[in-house]
Amino acid sequence: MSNRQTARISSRKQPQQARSTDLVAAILQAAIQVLTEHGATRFTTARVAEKAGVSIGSLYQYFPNKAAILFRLQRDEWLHTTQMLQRILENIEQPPLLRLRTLVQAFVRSECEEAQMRGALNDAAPLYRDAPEAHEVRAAGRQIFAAFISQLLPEASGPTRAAACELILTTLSSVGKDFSASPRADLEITAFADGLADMFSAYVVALNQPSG
Amino acid sequence: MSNRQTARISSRKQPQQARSTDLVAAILQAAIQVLTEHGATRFTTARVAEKAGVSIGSLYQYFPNKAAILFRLQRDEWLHTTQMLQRILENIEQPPLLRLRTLVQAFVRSECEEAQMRGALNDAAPLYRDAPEAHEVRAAGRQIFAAFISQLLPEASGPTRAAACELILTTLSSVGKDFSASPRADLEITAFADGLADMFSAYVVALNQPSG
Amino acid sequence: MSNRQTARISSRKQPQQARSTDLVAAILQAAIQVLTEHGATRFTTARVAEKAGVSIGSLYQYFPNKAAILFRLQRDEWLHTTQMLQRILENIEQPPLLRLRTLVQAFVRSECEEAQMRGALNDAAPLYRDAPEAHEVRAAGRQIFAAFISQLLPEASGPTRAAACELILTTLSSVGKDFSASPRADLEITAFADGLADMFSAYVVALNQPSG
Amino acid sequence: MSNRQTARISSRKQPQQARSTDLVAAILQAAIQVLTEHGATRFTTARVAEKAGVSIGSLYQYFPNKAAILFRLQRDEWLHTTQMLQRILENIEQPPLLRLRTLVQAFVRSECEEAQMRGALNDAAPLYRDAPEAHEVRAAGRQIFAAFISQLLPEASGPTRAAACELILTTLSSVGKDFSASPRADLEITAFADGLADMFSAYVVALNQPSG
DNA sequence: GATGAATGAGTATTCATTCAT
DNA sequence: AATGAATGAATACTCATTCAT
Repeated sequence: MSNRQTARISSRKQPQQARSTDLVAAILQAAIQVLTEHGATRFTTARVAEKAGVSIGSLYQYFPNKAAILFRLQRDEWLHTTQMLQRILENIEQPPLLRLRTLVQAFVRSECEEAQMRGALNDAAPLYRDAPEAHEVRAAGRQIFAAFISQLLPEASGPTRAAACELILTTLSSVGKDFSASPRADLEITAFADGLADMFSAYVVALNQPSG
Repeated sequence: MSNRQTARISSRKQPQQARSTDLVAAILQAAIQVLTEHGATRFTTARVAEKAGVSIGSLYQYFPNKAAILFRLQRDEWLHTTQMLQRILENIEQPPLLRLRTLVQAFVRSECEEAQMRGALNDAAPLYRDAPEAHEVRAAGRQIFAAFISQLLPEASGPTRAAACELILTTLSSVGKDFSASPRADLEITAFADGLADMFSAYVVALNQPSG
Repeated sequence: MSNRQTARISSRKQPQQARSTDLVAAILQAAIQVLTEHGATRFTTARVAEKAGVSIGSLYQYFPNKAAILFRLQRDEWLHTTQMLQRILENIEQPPLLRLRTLVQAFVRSECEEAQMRGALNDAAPLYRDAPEAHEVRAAGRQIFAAFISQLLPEASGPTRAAACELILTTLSSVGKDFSASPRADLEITAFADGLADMFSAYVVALNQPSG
Repeated sequence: MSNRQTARISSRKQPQQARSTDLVAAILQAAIQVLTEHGATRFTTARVAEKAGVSIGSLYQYFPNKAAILFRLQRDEWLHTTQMLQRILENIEQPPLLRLRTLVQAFVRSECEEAQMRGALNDAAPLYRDAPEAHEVRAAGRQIFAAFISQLLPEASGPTRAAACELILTTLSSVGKDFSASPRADLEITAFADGLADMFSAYVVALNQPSG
């Protein structure tokens, strides 16, 4: 087992000046394009730098290595998704089960956007996946959903809640990723997400009715 | 969108003699080791040939390219899994819902075996996944499960059944893949699979009770 | 100057049995096809053997190496061409200048037949060209033409005749080879060969009129 | 007919700085040496890079592939030859027929220089000859000679001129290439070139005397 | 004689990263 | 800070030829 090298992946420097921020943004934007147009295997630092109109040297000034760019892309996706989930889950005007349904729809739909790029990003996962920073971001999302689970399963025990949280969250992200790997029509997305929500709902309802 | 090239992947020659079969087996066994020990990115034909104690020329006598080796590995996994599912689903002495539970347990457990290798094989998916042969193998597994769904949802309409089939199958394979990506303790596997089975069961039961 | 290896190229054995002759013929026929369809760089012994329906081992029983096959092909072309030239040049009913014209037409036309294969054979020339056997075959053709030159230039001195012989022969073969490298329409061939014959004729006539 | 692939061959970057120009020159010089010493089949990018004292990565920074190096070499030869022809043909103080003779002498002599390298370059022709850039360079040379033909054949019709132009040019280049394939003594070169010039002269003179 | 499995040196090309300017 | 030239290890795949059966 000599595989899986883990390298520094956090940004080499905090871009404090406007110029720096622009540069980083340009690089990330270029990275998205390269990923979309060329796929994961053709994703090279040279191509990203060129598309960004930046020298390779500059690229390496802001990202310690290729993996860092990919990781940053993925992290931004996670952040974006987490914020979306938070907005939906905090909307206490809707009953919990409806919020769950809304969330599933929004999530699946969001995964299917930029499917080309997301697919390539997934293909490149081996390069950035094992970064320690990855866990922190995931944990944040988990926190939010755990809080929501308490509202979904008001009567359940701690372990039950934890298990349900893990199950639903894992299912949502795994299935979302795989489903969006193929191009999907709009109606198809809605139908699939609805089915998924049905499944989650049935599960939650069942958990709330201690076997009888 | 100039990415994603698809190449021929079928075996270069049918191993008809015992020696050939042995060689193919040795290569595949070596491939598993290389995948396990070095990961997908360090999976090279040279390493496989060396580990198999075979010249690289011989390797290419039996596999047209690197992707073919990986595809063959994946195909064998699929075949193995499909056979397992078939055995479980055909056991009509158990009621359908119980069979579903047994299946989920067996599947998740099986996915967690050789997790290291399976993970690496997944990482290498971009290399073989677009091969036309891949679809055929998947379709066979789908057939079997579709037949079983009829027993699970005796009263449901065709479209409902199809949707449920797709949903459960996608969920099972996606979640199984992701769950097995991390090393898991035995109890943890059982618990997770049970939760997954609970979820499927609740969904199926709900579908069988046309909500009033 | 460590380039240009010269290897044994003559047939390993004289095929005395009918079976052997058939095999050699089959291999040569297959070689022509491979050359035509795949070009010089894709001309491999394996492909030739397969197309000939013969094992590689058998192929090597009759040809010591790849170059020998190519050389044999070239030699057969030369023999064929030489015979054709001989037939034309020996036809003493035609006046010499007319025979020269007939010859040029026939030669250019013949070069343009199977242009695809001849082009590939030329591309492969580095492989067989330096074989000592090559010179013998060329010498035979030269003999025949030298005899004809005496009829063309009855009054010229020996050195003059030799020079004219070399010049016309070199020109004919070089130009024929190059001209046939591109695909040519029938009329184009006739026109070009006629021009070439005009040039030779003018030259011969001039040589026969000691500058005045 | 699945042979003959054509690839991009133009320089990967314009050498604008002195250092770059030096590098390109070093690579080309090394390429000439490799071609001369090892021949076309042993002409490898690695050998060129090593002989040039340059990393193979650098080589590929200036030439997109092996064919580009060869093409560049050939192009430089063509350019050099074309300039030489132009200087000779533009010298209107000499009568046209004399200029033709001078040109033939200069051309044949020039072809015999660096014969070893030129031969190897010809052997490698399949690698670069189908590049679209090749046609442009040849066309330029043709233009120059076509203009000269008008002076050689002042009374001839357009088609006659065109045919003569093609015939002489084809003959000159084909014969020059083949003649220089063998090592030649100085006197031998002069004699052969003189014979060739005689032939062209006789042909031109004949064309200018509309036969009665 | 015939077979065809086995060999392994050889080749073109890519790409992450560094560092002198 | 910025540049981009330079590096060279790494990799997939081919093919002439041999030789054990």
